[in-house]
Amino acid sequence: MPNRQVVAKELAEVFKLIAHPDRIRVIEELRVDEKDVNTLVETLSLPGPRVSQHLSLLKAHRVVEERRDGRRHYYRLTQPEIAEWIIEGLAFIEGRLSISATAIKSARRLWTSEPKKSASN
Amino acid sequence: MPNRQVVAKELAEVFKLIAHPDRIRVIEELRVDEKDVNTLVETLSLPGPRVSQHLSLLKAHRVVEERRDGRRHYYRLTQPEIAEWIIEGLAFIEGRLSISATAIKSARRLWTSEPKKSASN
DNA sequence: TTCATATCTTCAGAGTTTCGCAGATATGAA
DNA sequence: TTCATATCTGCGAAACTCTGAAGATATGAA
Repeated sequence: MPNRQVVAKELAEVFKLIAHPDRIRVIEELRVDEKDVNTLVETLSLPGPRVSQHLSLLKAHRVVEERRDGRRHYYRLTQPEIAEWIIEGLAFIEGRLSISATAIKSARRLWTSEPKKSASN
Repeated sequence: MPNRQVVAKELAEVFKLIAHPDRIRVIEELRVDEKDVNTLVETLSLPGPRVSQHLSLLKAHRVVEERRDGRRHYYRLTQPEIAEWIIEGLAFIEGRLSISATAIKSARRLWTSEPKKSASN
């Protein structure tokens, strides 16, 4: 298979991997530093198994790495720049009917700000 | 639904939209200038209906715009920067087992070079 | 006008993949 | 062992993809 097709296929895998609201929120949560699963579960208000599944998928694709400390599993981004890259994608949803400009602005602000103590995801 | 969830959901839509090898190749083909459907079909070696379906999906999400001239339908990127943004995603597939560094380099070169006469997609 | 051709789109179906949930399982601390 | 944390498995529902056939529309010839 030609190079370009291979690369397009792999790129598509990356997009597919990220193409889930929960996983996007997980990645943005990990933008600044590592977090354990339970923290993510509470911050994102999602069922434990679901967060765990998302994390293991992200781990399988080397988007996140795991570190264990006692009973806690901490996850961090392998390449933190991916969080910024995702945010850049916001440029392509502005001007949609279903979403307000202020919603985007507030999300962008939150996801690009310095670490804050639980600024409600 | 909280803003951030809405934004994450919309962002996920964008990723899902791009998460297909054919559509990535279509977008990269349109990076420099508009093309008609038949040109895309031939350059990408894909069945007509498939290209057409991809294009109508991209159009529905305002990623591309259509212009008709006689029996030909020309498509162009609504926001050409999206092509560059996708290429930036290449940074996150380097170092994969299933793909060689040279394949990525050659794809990156092709997709970021000046217009070339049919440099085989 | 009528017909044929070229270009592109839409439809209908079958096949595949992904998702979300629930219950069971594994691991570590005390 | 017991509790809390985290992961795994299996299933039904929904979404996505692909293909071939049929439908639209524009052009040009007869």
